[in-house]
Amino acid sequence: MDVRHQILTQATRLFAEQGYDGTSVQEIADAVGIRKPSLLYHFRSKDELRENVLAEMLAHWNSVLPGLLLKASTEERFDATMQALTEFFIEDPDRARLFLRETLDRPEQMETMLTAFVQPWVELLGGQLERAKEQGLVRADVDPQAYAVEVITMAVAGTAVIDTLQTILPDDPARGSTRKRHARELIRVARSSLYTESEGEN
Amino acid sequence: MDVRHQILTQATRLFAEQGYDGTSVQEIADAVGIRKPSLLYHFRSKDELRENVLAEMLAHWNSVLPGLLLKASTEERFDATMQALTEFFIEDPDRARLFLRETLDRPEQMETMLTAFVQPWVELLGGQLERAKEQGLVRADVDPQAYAVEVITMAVAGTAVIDTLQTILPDDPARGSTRKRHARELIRVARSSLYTESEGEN
DNA sequence: CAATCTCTCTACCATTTGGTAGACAAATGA
DNA sequence: TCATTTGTCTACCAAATGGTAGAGAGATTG
Repeated sequence: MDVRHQILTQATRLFAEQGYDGTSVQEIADAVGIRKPSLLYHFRSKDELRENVLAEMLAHWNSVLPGLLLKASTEERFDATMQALTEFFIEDPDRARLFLRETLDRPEQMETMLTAFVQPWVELLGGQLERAKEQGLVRADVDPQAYAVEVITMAVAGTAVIDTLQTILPDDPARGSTRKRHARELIRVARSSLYTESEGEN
Repeated sequence: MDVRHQILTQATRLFAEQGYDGTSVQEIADAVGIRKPSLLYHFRSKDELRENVLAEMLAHWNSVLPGLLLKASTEERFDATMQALTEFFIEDPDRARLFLRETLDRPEQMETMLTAFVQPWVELLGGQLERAKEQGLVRADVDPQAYAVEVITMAVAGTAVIDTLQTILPDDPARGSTRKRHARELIRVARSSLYTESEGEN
């Protein structure tokens, strides 16, 4: 049972780093310290391994999400979700890279996954923002669903590539580490482009 | 000479769609309608082909960029650059996908490329924003370089995956096509999170 | 015309790929 | 105790991979 988990861990890491096609079963087996047929005893094919890696990540995220939607106010809910979203990926950038790679490699499969897991939530959030707009809390020119998509993209992709992009962020000790700066600016951009001026400040 | 260009075109398409490792030389040759050794006559290895594909894209971008920096005002320059950036990728999403994949697959190589091509410009733009901040045109809490990175990420990654993510954007004829909505919201988010309220509206 | 150059081809090659067969040892359970 | 299950291994396999050798057709040039 422990071996199975080790395989998943190493596969996640290698798929995220080198992609599915760029990683051989042999390589994963080596990383775990077993022979290839031993690995294929636990997962009948490379493809089945991939599916399990993905399922594991999704399960993790699914255990966090429901709680977020129970928050009281729009703003509280938004902040909590943004926080959780960025933390989930920043905590382990491999997740972001894997997610991004799967979206590029298997768009159709990702579409069904997104429809099942993300779309209902975007629609819910979209409706709430629509109502907040009427109350003047949220800017009038926001396209709620499109906004949600932009923010998710920024969070996922930003985290996936931030370590590479840090080259173009000249060191500025006063502002903290590159990752911190990324996380802070991401949230600032998301907030300040959403709320009307009177609400966005604090 | 025409064949060479056809190879580059098909390779760009296939690398963007399936990734470098997910695309065989055979497949590219088939797409062009020649045999594998004929392809390898024009490009001595798969790797050399990859480099040329990348160089071609970079050349295209480099021919556009210099003009943008000659714009008069900060705001004009910013708008023109954002426009060009989004257009460049939206015009052909394969460029965005290719760029993203290379960043994931070969981060070190991408770092040197970014240092050479993108970093000077980010630094320049950063300085300008810093000055605009002092004049009160730009929000006080902006981290200029980090902001630039976020916006670039959003533009590139957003365009790369928008066709997949459209599933979670329920059709809304009043707002136009998915790509249009993405482009519009991207620019809105970028602008409204940058300028102080008095400047950002028009 | 003869020689060279450009380009495409067929035929091949070593290596790596995902995957299988089946032997064997240790644990498990009746 | 004996049979079965669980898990790991060695030895293999067919197919696909990136790449090479070298023949030959067509155009170019001395």
